[in-house]
Formats: sequence, structure tokens, C-alpha cells
Amino acid sequence: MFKEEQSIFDITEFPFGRHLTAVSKLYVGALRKRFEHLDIERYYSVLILIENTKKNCTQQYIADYLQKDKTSMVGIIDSLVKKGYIKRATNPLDRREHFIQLTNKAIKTLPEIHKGINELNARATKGLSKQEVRLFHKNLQLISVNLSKEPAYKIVANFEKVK
Amino acid sequence: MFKEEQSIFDITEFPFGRHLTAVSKLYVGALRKRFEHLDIERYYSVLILIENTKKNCTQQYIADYLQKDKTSMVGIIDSLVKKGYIKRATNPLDRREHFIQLTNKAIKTLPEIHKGINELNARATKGLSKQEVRLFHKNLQLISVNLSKEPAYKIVANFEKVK
DNA sequence: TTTTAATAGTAAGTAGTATAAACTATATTA
DNA sequence: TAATATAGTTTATACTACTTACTATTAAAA
Repeated sequence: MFKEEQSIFDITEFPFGRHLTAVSKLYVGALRKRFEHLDIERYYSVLILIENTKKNCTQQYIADYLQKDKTSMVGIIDSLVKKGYIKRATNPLDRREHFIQLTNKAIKTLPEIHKGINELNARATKGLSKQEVRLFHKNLQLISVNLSKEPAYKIVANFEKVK
Repeated sequence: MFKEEQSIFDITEFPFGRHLTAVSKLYVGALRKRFEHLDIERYYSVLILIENTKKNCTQQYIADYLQKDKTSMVGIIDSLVKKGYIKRATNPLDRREHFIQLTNKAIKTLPEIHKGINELNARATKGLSKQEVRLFHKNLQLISVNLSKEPAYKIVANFEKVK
């Protein structure tokens, strides 16, 4: 589809968000490639979120956390259920809620997912010291906090593979 | 649509690209808000690219640079032509090519666009020194170069406003 | 020179997401 | 008990951007 790599970074007048987006795309593309042998090609973060959350996760909780609306989340959860990575369990104390839980398959796969992410993170930051990486993350987070205070529209992002 | 802000950064196990994407969305949302009084709500980078390129820009050149395919680029150019920001001019030396050129309206508007971007960049990096900002950009670019070398799928990103 | 292949751009049809609106079931509040 | 709110689902719609196929033009090959 695209002819050649050209560097967005050559033009410093571009909005800063374009540079961020360009790197995001590279990262997502590399991660999906790295995990292409798995039978899921996205939504790893859903599994990680469930794993990292102490309390039970409802669909709404996951949707809020990952900034998806709940109707989209239905489809995401459906696809992960169909692939056998998670299951829905009705909360007996509030039967409207469905707790989303990892299956054994997911629990068995997650170490590999973490390993892949850690490896890719390491390769992405090759040439930087541990401390420089920490600083980068810290400043990225600072920028995030700053931008959160700006007047803004809500934005959803969609990343898709192309040929 | 979304109920509350929750910080993606709380979970460090998320893939790094998710953090980048989250900040990208915040930036894009703030930039579009900042320029909502203009009659174009996106594609500022097309104007900036044309302005910054010494040689004439063809549609294909712009598409390659901004990582869009040429069929999508037709619509983008169409919309900017309709709003009066650019015009097409057939290259007499190769009549297949259309040079994309800024109109007076675009030339008059671009300083305001640069000003808005610079202001938002400054607010996004509030709390960082000039040198720290430079370092952040440098490292972001390093990460970009590193990721470019990874085996990867090509990814396209789409950012949309939501209610 | 004639034929073939490549390139720039366009148009039409298709597929994939996300959205909105409407709905069910359940729980909470007045 | 009635009204309202919430979690989740379904359906239909709108919107991108992709794929394919096409025109016009140029370059390359025979």
C-alpha cells in the first residue's frame, strides 16, 4: 500500500500528536506481528486489565478503563469468549452485572504476552538506559496529565492492519 | 459516552503503545477543540506539509508522507479544495501529476495554525524545561527508528470525535 | 515505431468499526 | 408500589478507508 518510509519527524512543525501517533502505529504493527501466532490479534490489554485488577471486572468497568463504549465492548468480549480466553459470570449479588474472568487458556497464555510486550518495549527503547526509559515514561505521563486539563473533544482511535 | 477518566498509566503492564495512543487521543482532541472555529476540523498536517516542502507536492507525495493511500487522499484533497484551502494544478511537464498548492486563504490561516500548535505543545509539556522537551522528542524519534526496524504489519490509524 | 508496462489520479463497490436508539432484565429510590 | 437508574444486548445506520477496476498519460522495451 505505501511506497516508502518517510520520516514524519523531518517536519518539526507538525503537531506533536502526529509524531506520537506515528510511533503508536509502529508499535501496534510490531506487536501484532509478534503475536501473529496467537489466535487473537488484538485486545491483549483487556486480558492484562482483568489480570491486574484485584476486584472483579464488569464489562462496564473494562469499557470505562479502556475508553470504549459498552456496545463496542460487547463485541470485544464476545470475540474473546469465542476464542476461549475469557468467560462471563453473572454476579449473584447483582444479576445485571457480568463478571469477566480469565480462563485457564488465558492464564496459560498471559506470561507469553507479557514476555512479548517486555521484549518489544526493550527493543523499542534500545540505546536508552533504564533511567532514561523511566524518565521518558514519566514525562509521557506528565504530558498526559497536562493534556487532560485542556478543553478537548473526546476522541476514539482505531488501528487497523493494511496489506 | 465515557463515564470517568481513569489512568491507563496506572497499569504498567499495558503495552507501551497503549500509553502512546492514549496521549495521542488527548492531543488530537485538544487540537480539534482549539481549532473548532476554523471551517476545517482536521488535515492541518496536509497544509503544513505543503508549506514545508520546497518542491511541488503531488497527491502521491503527500499520501506517501502522511501514510495514507492515494484513494483516501483523493477525498482529503477534495475536502480541502472545497473549503478553499488548496487547489490542484496539472503539471505541464507530466500531465498525469497534479500539484497541490496552497490558496491565499490557507496562507493567511497557517500562522494561526502554527500558533495554536505551538501553544498546545507548550501547554502539553508544561513543567518541563526546553531541554527536557528536546530530549523527549529526541527519544521519541529514537523509539520510532528502533520500531521501524522491527518486523511489523502496516497499520493505519483513525481518530474520530465522539459525543 | 509500435507495443507493453508503469504511474497519477479517480470512481464505485465493499467491509469493518463504532455509534445511536431501542430493548430486556435487574436493582434502587421515592 | 411506582418511577427511575443501571448492566448488558440487539439492530440499524453512518463513516472510514480499503480493494478493485478504470482513464489518461508517460516511459520502457521489442
